[in-house]
Order: sequence, then structure tokens, then C-alpha cells
Amino acid sequence: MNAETPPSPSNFIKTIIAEDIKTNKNDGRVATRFPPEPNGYLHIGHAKSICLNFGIAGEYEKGTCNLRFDDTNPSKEEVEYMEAIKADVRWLGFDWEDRLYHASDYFDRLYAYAVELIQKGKAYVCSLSPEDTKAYRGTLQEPGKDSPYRNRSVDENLDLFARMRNGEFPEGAHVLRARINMASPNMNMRDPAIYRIRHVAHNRTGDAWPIYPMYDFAHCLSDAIEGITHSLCTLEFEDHRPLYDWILDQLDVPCHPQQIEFARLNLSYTVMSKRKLQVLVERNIVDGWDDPRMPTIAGFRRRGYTPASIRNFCERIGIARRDSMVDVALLEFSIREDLNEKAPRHLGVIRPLKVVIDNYPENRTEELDAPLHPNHPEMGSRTLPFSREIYIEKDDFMENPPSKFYRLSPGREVRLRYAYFIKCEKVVKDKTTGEVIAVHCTYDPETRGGDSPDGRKVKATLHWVSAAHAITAEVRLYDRLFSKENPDEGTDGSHFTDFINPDSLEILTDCKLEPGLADTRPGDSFQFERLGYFCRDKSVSPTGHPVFNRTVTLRDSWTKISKKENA
RNA sequence: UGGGGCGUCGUCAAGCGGCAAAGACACAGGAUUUUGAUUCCUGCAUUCGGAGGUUCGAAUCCUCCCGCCCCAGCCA
Repeated sequence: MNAETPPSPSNFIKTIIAEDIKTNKNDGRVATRFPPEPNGYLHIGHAKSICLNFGIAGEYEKGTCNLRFDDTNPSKEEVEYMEAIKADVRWLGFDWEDRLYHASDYFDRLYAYAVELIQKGKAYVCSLSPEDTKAYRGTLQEPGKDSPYRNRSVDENLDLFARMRNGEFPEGAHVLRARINMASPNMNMRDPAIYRIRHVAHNRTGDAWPIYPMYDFAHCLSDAIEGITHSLCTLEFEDHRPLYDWILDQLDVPCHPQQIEFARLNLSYTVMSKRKLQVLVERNIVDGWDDPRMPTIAGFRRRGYTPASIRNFCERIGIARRDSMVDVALLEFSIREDLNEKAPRHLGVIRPLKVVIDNYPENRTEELDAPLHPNHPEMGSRTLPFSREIYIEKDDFMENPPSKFYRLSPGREVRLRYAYFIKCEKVVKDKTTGEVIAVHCTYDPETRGGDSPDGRKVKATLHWVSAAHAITAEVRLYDRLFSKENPDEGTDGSHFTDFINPDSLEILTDCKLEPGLADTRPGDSFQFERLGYFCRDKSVSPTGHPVFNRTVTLRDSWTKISKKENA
């Protein structure tokens, strides 16, 4: 039922579950669930939870993981999000089979449980205004006061709750509260609201309900109804666990799942809350939920990340209870690792510099054979057209190179990948700006394919593309969205948007790629040799050219060396 | 200042009274290389937030201290 993922390391949750299996606590069953609220797109933090929940279930013969939408707040939730969430979970490689559920599936049963609670004297209708409710709640260090409505009779509560359900009251007039303890040091136990009036249509139940259950009431009961054994959630719900347990203890429920909390994922140089991601989308700071710079699953997909790379990343970061900030370099390692094996190699020049090979015949074109993957011959090969005028990367030429630079420069010989050795003879500059606009070279016909029969060596191999045959493309280079490792951690009045990296996107519109890249499809991934991994985008440039997104650069020790030299 | 958590390498993270304190990423060297990529070696915590204590023996148990996170939605 689950995607292939390497054997995963142990963590405290697996330890607990293994122990439960050993003691036959749930008849050997392991039932988890992934319970998103459909109020936004899934992000990499959700991927951690998905991999955990589906992953654990997948490790046991009697393991199951449900997909359950926690749709108890119709004013925030949308069908668009539900569809996107399902697509993302599937894309990640997980299968909920026939176990797609919604908290809203249980509204009737939840209502009956609420009635049961009232009948047992464990819940009451409170008619305090929201402001008064807040005032009565007390503070972190002072106990709250009992609501004046706390001792209404069971009959009156039953009547009022029935009328709430019938839509007889406006929003805010009443609320159903659990009758626990207004003096509890745990705020969640100070008679929390469990049903509120909302005259809002629900995307699945329509106008059937004018009241909706709160998270604390709906979640534990949904878990119990589904026979969940281990209810995994993030740390901020730890204080809710006593309430989770209290509700299940009062009621006649099928089972009592165990809630276990773990730390949520924080990734450096990005933000992870749905609210903040929504701000980025609404303010058009990014191009939508699937902007390749977004830490959403949809964003990573469009960026060219593979499901396996994200799953491997989630395995590597582990599961623990301490707050942490994972280095984005680990994610980058995970995608390089996967694409290095799978991505076919191609040549593409993103900042073209014209090279004329003076001793190469004017009208000649050759077809050169080039493997699609140097380490995997079984992937086959393609041919590369070669001619007198080619493009190389601007960065691969320097008129006055520093000592460590061993690419092309005046008088120097280098290899063109899978083609010929060329030697730089002359530099052509723009008369006014002094900018190098073309380079003249000679080639050695004896070096066809890239080997010299006389055994002479060159220090560098450059990627190139035949000027007459290249296709033009738009390439989008992405960098981290934020310039600060933790955008949430600004000084006094700062806002996370203050740290947006102004250079997070660079669009190159005149890139020259080997012709074979013309017949590729959106979503296809490649390595452009010496540059990085790129993924064909779904869009087309304003000029009608294909668009490629840079997923991640190759590891680059040259940049480090050159920076060191300049420092 | 009430309650609940958490503190092991630059970053994640194993470890649950007896290890020279896993592993990964990052980093630094070196080898191989028609990608300054990949691959391959090598190095990288005498120390587990601090101080005491228990014990033959402590990262693991106890005490105190310090630091960080969460909770006062009719959000989830």
C-alpha cells in the first residue's frame, strides 16, 4: 500500500508501537490516519506527517492509514484544497485505498455524542458572549470563573442544544461547552467549547447544519469511530491530550486511540505555516501555491523534486520531540541523489557566448554520439549536431583568468564535451562597452569525440551547443525564498516578509539547448551537464519557447574556490 | 509568574546504567574522472545545557540551576 522507501531508522513512536504489538494491545492492529484540514495546500511539513503515518502503517501486516479531512470549519475550507491534497498524497506515493473519510461524515454521530454528554451532565449550553467567555476563562496564572449558565438543567440544555441544531439562534448566541474545570491550570480543560453556531453552508453537507463541532470534540471521536490505534499529531496539541482523553472517557465509544505528539518540521530559509504561505500567494510575492519556490508539495513537484527524494528526506530528518530547524541542504542532497541516478544528461547553455571555429568548414554539420548517462550506458544515447559556430557558457571563458581557473581563455585549449578540443585564438569585444561578444577558436580534427590520439591533456571540458541547431528556451533559476535562515525570528517589529530574497527568481530568456530537448514534456527532468538538474515547466514563455525550471544546481566546488580567491 | 514539553557534533539524530558516544547532511583533505558532477578513501563530540549527588560504573537515575518552545479562538 505504500511507496518504496529504504529501511527507515527507529524513532520513539515506532518504539511505542512495536511495544504495543508485542503486548497485543490492539489485537495486532496498527491504524493511523493523516487528517488535514482542507484550508490550504500541503507543504513539506505535511509530507513528514504523511510519510510517518503511511510509513508506519506500511510496516505492519495489519497496518492501515486513513486519509481523513478534518472539515469542521466550513468558513475556511474549500473543495479545491481537498482535490489538491488528494493529488499531493497520491503523488508522494501513498494510497489510502477505500479509506477516504471526512469528519463531516460523522456529523450525525458527533451530534448524538454531544447529546450523550449533556445527558450525563458533562456538557452545557453557555449563553455568554464571546467577550464574556474570554473574561470568565481567567489567565495563565489565574483560574477562570464558572459560567452563570454552567448549572442549567439537563432538560434545558437538551432543549437549547436541539434548538441550536434547528437553527433558531444567531451565531454567537450560544455555544455547547464541556463541563470540566474552570480552575484547571490547563486552559484547554476550562470548559472548552465543543459546538458553535455557524450559519455557513458546508461543502459536503450543504445547509444541513447550523452548528459545527470544534476540533477537540470532532477529532478524538473521529479517531475512535475509525478505530485508529495511534493518533499522531504535532507538539502543540500536547496540552489537548487530556481533553482528547477526557471526551473519550465520558462517552461510550468503540475504542480509545492513543495520541502521540512529535515535533513539526522547520526548514531553513523558508516558512512553513499555511497562514504565511497564504500571505505569499495573496500578495503575489509568489506565483501561486505551486510556485517552484514554495515549500508546498505542489511547489516542489513543479520545481522538479521527485516523490522519492521527498520521502528519503523525510526518513533522514527523523522523528523526535525537540524543536529543530532542518538545513535545506539536506533536502537538496536528497534530490541530487535521486536525479543523479535517474536524470538523462543533456547540454544546454543558459548564458550563451558565441564561439567561431575558424578552421572548421563553413557548411559542414556532424552528428556526434553522446550517452544519455555516462554511468549508465543502458540508458542509451542521442546525437549532437556540431558545426562551425557554437555557443558556450559565458562563465566558461575569462580573458584574464585567475590561476585556479582552467576553462577557456586566450591561448588555452579545452575539450568540448563529446566533440573536439578547441583552442582560443582571438577575442572579439564590443567597441563601446568592451564586453566580450565572441571568441574565435581552432579545433583539432584528430580529437573527434573528445580524445586526443597523442595523449595530450586538457584541464577542462565544456558544454556547448551548435548555434544553428540549438533551440531557444526560457530557463528559470530559483534561489531560496528568504535571505534569513529563520524568517520568523526577526528583531522586535519585523515581519517574515521583510526577509524575502529579492533574487529568488532569475529568468533567462535566451538560453540555447541541444535540439533533442524540444520534444520533452512538462514534468520531465534532466541534468544540463555542469549546470544542474532542470525540469520542463507546464508553461510556455511569452515568446512561445519552452520553459525549464532549475530544480537544484550540481554540487559546485569551483564557486567555492573562486569565492575563496576573491575573499 | 500557572500548566505542559524540550536541551547529545555547524544541522538533523541514534542512544533507555557498562560503546573508544551510531548514522546522515554540512565541512576539510586526498584518489579516480571527457560534468571543477558522480564514485571512492580519510578526518570531524575524551564528551552528552550547567553544577552537585547516587553507583564499582552515568548521556542514561536523583537534586538544584540555566536556556528554549507551546497554551488564555465560538481556528485546526
